[in-house]
Amino acid sequence: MVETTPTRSERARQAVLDATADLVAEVGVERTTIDEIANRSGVAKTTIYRHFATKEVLVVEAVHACTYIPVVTDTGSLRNDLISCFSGTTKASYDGRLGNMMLSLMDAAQRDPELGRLVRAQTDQRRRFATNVIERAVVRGDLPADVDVDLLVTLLAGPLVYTKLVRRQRVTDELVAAVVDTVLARYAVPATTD
Amino acid sequence: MVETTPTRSERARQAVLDATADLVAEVGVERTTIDEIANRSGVAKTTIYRHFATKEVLVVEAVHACTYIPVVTDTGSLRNDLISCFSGTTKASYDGRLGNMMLSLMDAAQRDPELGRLVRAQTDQRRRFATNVIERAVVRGDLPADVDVDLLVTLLAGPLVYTKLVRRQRVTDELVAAVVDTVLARYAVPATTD
DNA sequence: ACAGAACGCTACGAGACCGTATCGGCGATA
DNA sequence: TATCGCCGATACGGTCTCGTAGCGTTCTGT
Repeated sequence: MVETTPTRSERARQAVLDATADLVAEVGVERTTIDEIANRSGVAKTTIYRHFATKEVLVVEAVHACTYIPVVTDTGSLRNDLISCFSGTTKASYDGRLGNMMLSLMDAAQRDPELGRLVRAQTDQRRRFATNVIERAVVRGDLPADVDVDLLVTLLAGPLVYTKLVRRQRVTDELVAAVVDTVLARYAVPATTD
Repeated sequence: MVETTPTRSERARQAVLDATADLVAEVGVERTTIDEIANRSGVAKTTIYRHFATKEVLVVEAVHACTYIPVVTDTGSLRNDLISCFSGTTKASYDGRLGNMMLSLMDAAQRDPELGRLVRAQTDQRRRFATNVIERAVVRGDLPADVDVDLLVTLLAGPLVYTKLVRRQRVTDELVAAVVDTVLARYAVPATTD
């Protein structure tokens, strides 16, 4: 990692991206305006347009910069790895700015193809972490080889996302554990409390 | 049920509510404008304001009119009743206009208290149907008396809502059955295929 | 048929945003 | 220190949306 002193241009650009992410998290994509971004960031509106062609491009870049990458554990225990994966993803990415902007993003993604791709990519990426954990368990023989991995991920992620986005309740560690244990019960994986 | 000929005023009001619901489903709450509602409904903008004080009130009423009430079955089989409950709710309410406007509604509900209450009420109502089915099963002894009903509903509804709203995939009967069977497996309820 | 209520149409002022133009100033670089 | 590139500030025209006013027309009930 090379530490380079940011140029004036880079500083302005970053300030704009930060302010945009904050604003999107607060008021949503639709109500986010260039003028307000200029106020918040201290960067002149003119300069914003020198960096970003349209509001859409700016929002996409700002959101992209918020992407969270969880720490992946491989303890050899399916249950532990799943709990770690989901509680990490849920806490870090749904509690901060990204969590507050998710609904607005998904809504806006219905009409903006670029945002649509971005949201889909983030969703797929989240699922992939869980998928990897599950596939390792299959290799170990902890799960039957013909398990429907896609369904399994949905059964795990669904209740957590639903709790956060629809019910607007905190996703506690207890909930994560309860979801994992209930779903794994189908495959006769004991809920070892180690 | 008394069949009354709708007055001119009632017809206009209904046309406005219909157009509003259509528009919200198409472009979302934020992009829905009174002018466009006037165009679609054929009702003059002035008249719209004679019926509804603000856009927010109008949207709330229009959405409220879309509420779907599922047919509740009581076959004595927990599995069948759950599948019926969820596939009915999912199909009818998430496939039509209401499905298309859910994301936008939930997003807008973050900032509009009135919409927030409305969305919460609809969510609670949906959950109540499932809760009733489960509680009947507890009374029958098909589920242990100390079952966490709230958690159970979340485990059932979560994956379906997540599939529809986040993954934007169809909620098939097979998925509903798979979710119900997997969750019930925890409580040793056989997945009888009758 | 008639009076009152409700509607449609047009127009309007106010405010919010957008995206651009202009110009003056600061800052990095030689 | 001179120069060139980038930034900040201001202002502008254009568009969209809101909510209201004025006025003629249509419907409804008696």
